Amino acid sequence: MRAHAVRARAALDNRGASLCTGPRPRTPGVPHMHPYRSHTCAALTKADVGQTVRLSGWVHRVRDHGGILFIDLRDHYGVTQVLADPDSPVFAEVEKVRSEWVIRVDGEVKARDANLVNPNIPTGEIEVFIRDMEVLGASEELPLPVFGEQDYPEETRLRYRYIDLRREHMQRNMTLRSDVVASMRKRMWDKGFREYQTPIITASSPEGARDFLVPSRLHPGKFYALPQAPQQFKQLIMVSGFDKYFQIAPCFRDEDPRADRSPTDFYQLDMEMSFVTQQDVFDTIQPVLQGVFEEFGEGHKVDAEWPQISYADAALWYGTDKPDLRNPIRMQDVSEHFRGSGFAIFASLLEQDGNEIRAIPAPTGGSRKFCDRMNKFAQQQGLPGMGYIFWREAEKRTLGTPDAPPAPTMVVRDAETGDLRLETEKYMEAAGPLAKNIGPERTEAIRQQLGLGVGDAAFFLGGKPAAFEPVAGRARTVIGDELGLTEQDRYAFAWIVDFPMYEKEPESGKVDFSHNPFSMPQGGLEALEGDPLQVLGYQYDLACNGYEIVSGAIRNHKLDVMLKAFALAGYGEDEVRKRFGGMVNAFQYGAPPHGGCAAGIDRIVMLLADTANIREVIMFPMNQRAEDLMMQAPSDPTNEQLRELGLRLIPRD
RNA sequence: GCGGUUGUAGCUCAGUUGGUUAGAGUGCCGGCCUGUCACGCCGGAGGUCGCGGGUUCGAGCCCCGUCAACCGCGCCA
Repeated sequence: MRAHAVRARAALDNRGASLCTGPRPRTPGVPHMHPYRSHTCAALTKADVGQTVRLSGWVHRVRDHGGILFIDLRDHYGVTQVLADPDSPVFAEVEKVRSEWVIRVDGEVKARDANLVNPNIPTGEIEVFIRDMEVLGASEELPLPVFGEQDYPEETRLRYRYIDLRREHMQRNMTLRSDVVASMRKRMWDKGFREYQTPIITASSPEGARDFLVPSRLHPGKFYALPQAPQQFKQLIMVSGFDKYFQIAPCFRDEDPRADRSPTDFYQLDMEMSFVTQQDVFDTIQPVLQGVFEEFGEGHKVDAEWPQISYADAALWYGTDKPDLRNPIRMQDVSEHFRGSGFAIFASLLEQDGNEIRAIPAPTGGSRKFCDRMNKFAQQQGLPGMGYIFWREAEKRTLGTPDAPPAPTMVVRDAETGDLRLETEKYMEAAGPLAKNIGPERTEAIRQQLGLGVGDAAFFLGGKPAAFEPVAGRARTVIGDELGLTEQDRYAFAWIVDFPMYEKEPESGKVDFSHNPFSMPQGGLEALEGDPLQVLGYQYDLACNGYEIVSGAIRNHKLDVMLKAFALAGYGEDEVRKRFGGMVNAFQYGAPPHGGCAAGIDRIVMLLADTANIREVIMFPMNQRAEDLMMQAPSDPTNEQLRELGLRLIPRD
């Protein structure tokens, strides 16, 4: 069991006795007994032997031996074995209980014989002999069992989430999440931050995703929006002079889901601070997150060095802006080796401006089988393929032809015996169709640039970097995983910095914000006079093990710079004032320089819980179609509701 | 919206080249069992093989369509 869970349970054990102040029970011979329990199911030890106790919990497992009947009784804190035999006055009733019934038992704590002790549970040295039993909540046949750790269809798990959540690993994930949030709060307070709440029903916010709209009854035809993040509010809190803000904030975005992305809503550790530089934000949040990972990381190595990598370098080296630095592979530009080479596909690609050839070095990947598999992977990902070279050891052949037998041509002195002997001369051979096409000199130059040797391989992708980078990034991940290069049991972080402020939409050619429009452009107003696509922002993400877990920026608090920045993306002053009037107005009345970031709590807990599915760390998540199968949301409104809101539904075909 | 994978008992799964009555484990019901802790043993019930259509003498298996779930793409800076 995870250490934090053990601590949490230990701290909570025995609370049961004072949990409830309900009516006093009438139990003969047991005065002042709590109606439900005197102890939790994790509390009893050898020290309690001889006591009469009362336990309540779920029937975890029944083992019926006819004459003797064992029940593992489970609550949030643990499991206690209770038993009955025909001497028990309630034996007949105990025989009837089934899995997941909630029962209360009274009984006597007995020590187990040494050979009957169960070392797997903390209460394994004792058991409770049942003298009385009450069924508090019977259960029908279960749609999924609680006992055991078998996988079940997620649809069933979500529909019966309250049963699924009883299972040990879900209890563990949820207490982990709660403890992580508590730790974050404490660490932020310790750094002088206070937590402030911001509105949930508010105006549309500028994050870029779709809003959830909430119709207004008092203003028919108008809509509130749920905040995609408290972005504008936290900036206004800075303008209001609070200096340091944080919040465990719900965020609402109408996005399509992914394994690591919850549709509808998710939580962020949102923070903002005044009079700071980008580095100040890093220096503030790193100890908080590093501390959380160290506290809950279960002995995984937690990197203390968080390198700062520019967005451009990240794209070149890793093919993504959320690189997994546990994977040591770094891609490189190898265009020069292919320019005018005998490999016509790449050579002609390079005649077009903006095209590049990049290499993914694959140490220890030097086999035809592996290279072919990776080439196939690239094809599955929609590329024509991935050229490769691999280097192997070959033996000199007497006649210089591949079919000739190896010939011993080298005299070697044995290091131990000092004897002389003949050996076959070995040399390094570059294999693969690419090597043949470009010739030995270029091949060798590539090998040296990539620092590879015998047993290694390199893969090559060509074209427009923006087109192949995503696939290259995925290939890098697969290569790292398959070759065992990616270190496990480690959390590796990287700040990705210097994001471009703008990007060109591929279809329309229109320049638009590539990140948060409220970020401060590097170089200020002056920088905005030039080519927008060259402007970088004080904008940053934190990547951990291939996931984006933090995003933030130094904000643009200067109105003139902001209006210019929006103008470049095609938004006039009127539109800016209309959409973000609250904040724009505020900046006219003394806005401090400020910046901050937001950390994705669900993803952080997901990493700590060692799962790739974000729904494993959310108590009541939506399914892949943004439906709540348990609560049956979304659902049809009543006609009365629609009338009151002044809405009419248009049927979709 | 697009692509991939999957869909067989309440649950987890097997099911050969298309061939007789579709199986196992688990759960459920009944019986036996006084030291189990994944208890054991015997018996029983439980199936629209996701749905629809087609090919065939014959379809869980092949073909077409469709629905659902998950994973990915688009989307999410």
